[in-house]
Amino acid sequence: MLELKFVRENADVVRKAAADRGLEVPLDDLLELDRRRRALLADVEEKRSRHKKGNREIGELMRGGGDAAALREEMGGLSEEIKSLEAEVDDLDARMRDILVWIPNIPHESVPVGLDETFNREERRWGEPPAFPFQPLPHWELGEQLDILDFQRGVKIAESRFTLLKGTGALLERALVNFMLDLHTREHGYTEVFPPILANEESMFSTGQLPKLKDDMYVCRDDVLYLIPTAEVPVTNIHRGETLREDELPRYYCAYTPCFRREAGTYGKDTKGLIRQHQFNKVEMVKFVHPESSFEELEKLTGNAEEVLRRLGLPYRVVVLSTGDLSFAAAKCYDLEVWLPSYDDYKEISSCSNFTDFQARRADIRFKPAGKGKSRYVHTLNGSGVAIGRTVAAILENYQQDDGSVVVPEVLRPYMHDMEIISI
RNA sequence: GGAGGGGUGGCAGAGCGGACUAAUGCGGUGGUCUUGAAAACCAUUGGCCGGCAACGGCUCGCGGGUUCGAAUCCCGCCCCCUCCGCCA
Repeated sequence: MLELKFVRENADVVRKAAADRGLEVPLDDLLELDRRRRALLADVEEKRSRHKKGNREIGELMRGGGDAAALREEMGGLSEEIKSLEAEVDDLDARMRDILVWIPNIPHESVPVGLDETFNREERRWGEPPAFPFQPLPHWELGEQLDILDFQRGVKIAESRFTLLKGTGALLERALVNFMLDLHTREHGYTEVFPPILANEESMFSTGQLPKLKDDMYVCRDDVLYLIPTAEVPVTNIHRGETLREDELPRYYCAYTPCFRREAGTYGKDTKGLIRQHQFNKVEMVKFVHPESSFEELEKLTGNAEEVLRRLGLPYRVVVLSTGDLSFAAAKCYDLEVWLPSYDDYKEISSCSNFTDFQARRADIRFKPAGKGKSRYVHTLNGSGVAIGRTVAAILENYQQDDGSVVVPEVLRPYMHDMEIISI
């Protein structure tokens, strides 16, 4: 959420930012409501001031044994007026908020302007896509041959886009989780947390999933709780409503959690394999940082995610998202795309974003500058470090051999009982 | 899930219809004193909204209500503690 004062004073900036994203926001309506609200507020506050003074006088009169009947009558009338004015202000507040919560964050100046992903800009590549001297198989075929991925039974247990991992498949999944968490906690300075997997509406609103992405989330029937679509939600909400000390910044957290997405509107996309699932595992990194350093922190965060892929020996590229592809709450976002032979292309495996103060304002997360000064909003960032399911797919495909077996990347072997090869 | 107790400023804690314009203590900040520090003493002390400002308003878990007036009374909700039940 943007600050109302900022929107009021920079209407053209806000309008352009929304237009660059292909969104239209009823800014003129908002500004008109704002004008009416402020006029009304001046009136109601003046009346409240008189009301308070009058009531104080009644108290004094009564203590002195005087007659307060007339004043009491007058204050009664004033009270009614105030109530009706307050109702109007509340109504304006609600209508303004309904507009304000749909206004997206302002993209950073370094973000390429364009309405869709064709304007995304490739920043760098790492590694060489493997050249197979045989016909490589997609991971869903490899996984079934090796009896480590069972797509049919996943569907039987839940529905389509749920998968059962078996034996070495389940071990590989778990090994990746542990490898990534160890890397981020031991070498990148993150504190590991294991948060709730259900979150309430307030938490979902704070990070920007609500109201926009309501249809993409699983909801509990009898409780107002949502299954988290990403650990970003519970981990960012760790500090909701808190004011941190300046010397507590930056704070780095990482978490492994399952994630749940209904993926409304993606029918027919990535229908095979592990790429698009309703439930998937992810190691997520979340940062709370000083506003002055958030874009540097984004570079570091992205580097932390890249390190995962480098150690696993998976070829990837880094893409900066254009304004049109950027998510609602983000000011800048890098996607890491891993090489997938079955797609003959790079496929998103991590998304690293700086939300500047957009989430912090919604979540009311501030810091108190050392010494003097008013508290300010922190900047929040997060990035996948990285998506586990897609990593499994990438490893199976990039490390496959002509006999259908798969070489285990060296860094994972300590996590997999020193296994070097996955074979039948 | 049931019964009881409780949620007050950074913390502790009083208040239980009208000087609460929230006592007091601790902590924080500034100062006096001191070679320096401690102690003592004096002053100050959050957040949000409107306003160029002066200033005004809101804020005692949250939301309603009663009243001229609510931290205080009533209703609903949330959270915490104790005991019981259930349970990995």
